[in-house]
Amino acid sequence: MRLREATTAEIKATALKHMASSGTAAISLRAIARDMGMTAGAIYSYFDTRDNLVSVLIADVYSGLADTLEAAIEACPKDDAAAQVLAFGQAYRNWAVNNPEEFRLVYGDAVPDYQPPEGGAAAEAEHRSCAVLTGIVAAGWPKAQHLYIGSDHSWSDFDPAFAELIRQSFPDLPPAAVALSLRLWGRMHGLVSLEVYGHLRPQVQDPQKLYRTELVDLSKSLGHVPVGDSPSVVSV
Amino acid sequence: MRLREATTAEIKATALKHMASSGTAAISLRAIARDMGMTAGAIYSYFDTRDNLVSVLIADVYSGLADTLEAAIEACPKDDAAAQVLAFGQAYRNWAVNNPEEFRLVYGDAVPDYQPPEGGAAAEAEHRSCAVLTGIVAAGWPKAQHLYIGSDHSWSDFDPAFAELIRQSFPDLPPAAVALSLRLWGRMHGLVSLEVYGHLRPQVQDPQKLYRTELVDLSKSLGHVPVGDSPSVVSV
DNA sequence: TGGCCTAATAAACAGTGTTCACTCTTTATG
DNA sequence: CATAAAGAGTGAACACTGTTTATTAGGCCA
Repeated sequence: MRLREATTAEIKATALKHMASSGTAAISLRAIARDMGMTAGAIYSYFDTRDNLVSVLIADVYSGLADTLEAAIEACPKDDAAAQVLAFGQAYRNWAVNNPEEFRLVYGDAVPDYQPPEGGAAAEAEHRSCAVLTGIVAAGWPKAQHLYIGSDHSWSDFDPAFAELIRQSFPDLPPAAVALSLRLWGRMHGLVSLEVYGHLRPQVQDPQKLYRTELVDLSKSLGHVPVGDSPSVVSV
Repeated sequence: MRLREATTAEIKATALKHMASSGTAAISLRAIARDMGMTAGAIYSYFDTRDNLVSVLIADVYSGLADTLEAAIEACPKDDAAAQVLAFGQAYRNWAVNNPEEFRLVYGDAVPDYQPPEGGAAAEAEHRSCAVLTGIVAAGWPKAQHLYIGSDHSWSDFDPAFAELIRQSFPDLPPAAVALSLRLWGRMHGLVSLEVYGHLRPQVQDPQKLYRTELVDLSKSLGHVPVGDSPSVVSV
């Protein structure tokens, strides 16, 4: 039935609308139903439970983030890992700052009592995002690997399924590179999540500038040597 | 009244107990009161509102974290910035991993509809934690400053009150060093918050190892040159 | 004893997720 | 054409939440 899909989509859209305007905690079945001219109980023919709806929302939003990230590096030269990591980093922060509630939904636990299921659809989007970053590291690895000759990381450090997935896409990539890509993710996520959750504003006037400094320093992890001494060469 | 203080403390303790066992969303006035053999309404003679109670809890917990961090670097040689930053980083992660609900309370927005007040008691603990990290950077700055000669950071990048506070404690420290300390905080926070929120486990078998690698790399930002090539020299 | 303050209560209000018996409409089949 | 089946939605109920308010019990002091 087309109508069923349409209603499902409308429920999700309404939920996201409420979330964007009133915060993640405002995802209330009753409020959604009221907004749509229905009853709360009616939603249960589309989603088993509220957590189920939230799970689907998280998967959708996360998938949208993955799209954004993929699109961001798509516009970069394929062999310029430094440009790619800068683009990725900027896209990550821009998305988070412009969609703070979505960010909280995906990376926080804003929804009361919600417990994420094992390996849901969200896991797929997470793997996609990770893969994008790993692709960047893979592109820059020839120039970067000399920085990690002493690394003691091995494939057993990672989840077997994840490691297998990575090795399929990038057969020649060593575990040290995978560790690097996860660390890069962590570095970006740190400043961004501090900012989104309001822990940077009290101290920093311009979080973007601080973040840009971090990104430039971060690009050095890929063997990139910035032209000139000033980070102002970075296009934002 | 002594009795009043005791009851206030018991309310806070009960709230923290519930939070630790059933998550941050379980901070329910009714549940707390039930546990204490009172009525929910009675709590309102001790705390104006639930958000008020949460604010006090956050301040307490954050203050405890600051104590932990201060104690961690207290045990380090005063002039060894690298050892200090490693100790700080390990203490930060250990605290977060061992007290995930406290971490979520302070750095997330786990409590539904809670809005943090401007410059509450939590801000003081945040400044304390920042100051600890800035102290580490200050200790290592003589050996590290050559890495940041091209920095274009200025005092105007920071909040005036925060900048003034820093300059009182560390008169000779340039703004680039303050930016560095905030970035170090961000780097630690990134991997830790990803881990606490469950975004690392699906990919990484041993988050601690990844984090240690990051810490070692991070100590290089302070001009530290690790002995040997292996990060195994780091005492955990 | 009378007055006062404080702590605590019970009941109410509006909101939440969830379930369930029931209705109405549409669709397909004998 | 008539009848059965399935789909979609309702409205009332249950147990829970934070919060407010009127009211009561107990201690303290003059």
